[in-house]
Amino acid sequence: MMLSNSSKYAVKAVLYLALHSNEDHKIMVKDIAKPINVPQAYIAKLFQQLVKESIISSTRGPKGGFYLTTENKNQSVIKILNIIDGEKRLTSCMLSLEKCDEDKPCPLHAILSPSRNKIIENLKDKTLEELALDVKQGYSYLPL
Amino acid sequence: MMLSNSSKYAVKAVLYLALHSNEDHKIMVKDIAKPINVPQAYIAKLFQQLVKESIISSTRGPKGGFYLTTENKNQSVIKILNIIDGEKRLTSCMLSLEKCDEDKPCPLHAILSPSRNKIIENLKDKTLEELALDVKQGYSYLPL
DNA sequence: TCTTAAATATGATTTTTATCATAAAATATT
DNA sequence: AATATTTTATGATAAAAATCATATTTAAGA
Repeated sequence: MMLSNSSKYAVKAVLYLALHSNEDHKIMVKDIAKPINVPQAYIAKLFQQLVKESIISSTRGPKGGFYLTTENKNQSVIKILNIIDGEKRLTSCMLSLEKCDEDKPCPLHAILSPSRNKIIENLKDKTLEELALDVKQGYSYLPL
Repeated sequence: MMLSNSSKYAVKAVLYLALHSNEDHKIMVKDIAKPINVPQAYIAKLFQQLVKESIISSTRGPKGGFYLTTENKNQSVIKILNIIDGEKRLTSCMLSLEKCDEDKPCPLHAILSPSRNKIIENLKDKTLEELALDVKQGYSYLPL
């Protein structure tokens, strides 16, 4: 799909934090791995990048773990994708032509571009908070 | 993106055939490689799969090469993608959740699914002929 | 201040995807 | 029939992505 494995994992793991953590209740990476079905060491590595970019928060040592602040929760999902996959993954030409834009579109541009732009727009608009709320309210589902 | 490198190459190469070949004018793989900027041996391998699935046609020996029959040209682009990437690449859950459908959607389903379905629909509807015509008429562009 | 429990940093390994190479089979031309 | 030219089949190599492992740093609590 248009998301790498890594960014899928990252989204799942961050949403898990959005649902189950806060400043007073941090979660260790080993306790996330099983419920979302992603290798523990893999999550650990992804989380490091996300902490560095201030998408998620962490404290180390005993009683430490990962969590989301209110500020964290108000960020757009697309940030996760851009950090893990790079911005180009979502925006580059579908045939990988160097020059492909409205002026000089590739043969698939007209077919795919409007829908893809819509996807990007939707991803930009949606915050982690909102996605988590959907799950809480039973409009969508996380595990497995 | 949602297309692998391989299927991008395949689409480019097949469109090149659609534009420049017919039963009476076959094209050798070595003459396709340069103009579309794809390694020759790579095209050769992709074309083998496409011949086997009757997306494109070929004859070997002197004066041989690859070409598209009228029948070939009336096929949908999506066939290329499905053969090279497998059907799941376009249709599977964006978070790779096993169970993700309208009944039990993943958190990204509502945001992404409609646009993606539109993309799939558009790809199904579009024939190679039609795409080639766009290029011929200057509505879209192929090389590089 | 010592011990323990967590993240962090780094890098090694495995798997997948992309790329390259070559010998065999088929066909047109002489 | 022989030769040259092209696809076909197969597999080898290289690069990238995914996964695993481990030593270091930080913070809490005794």
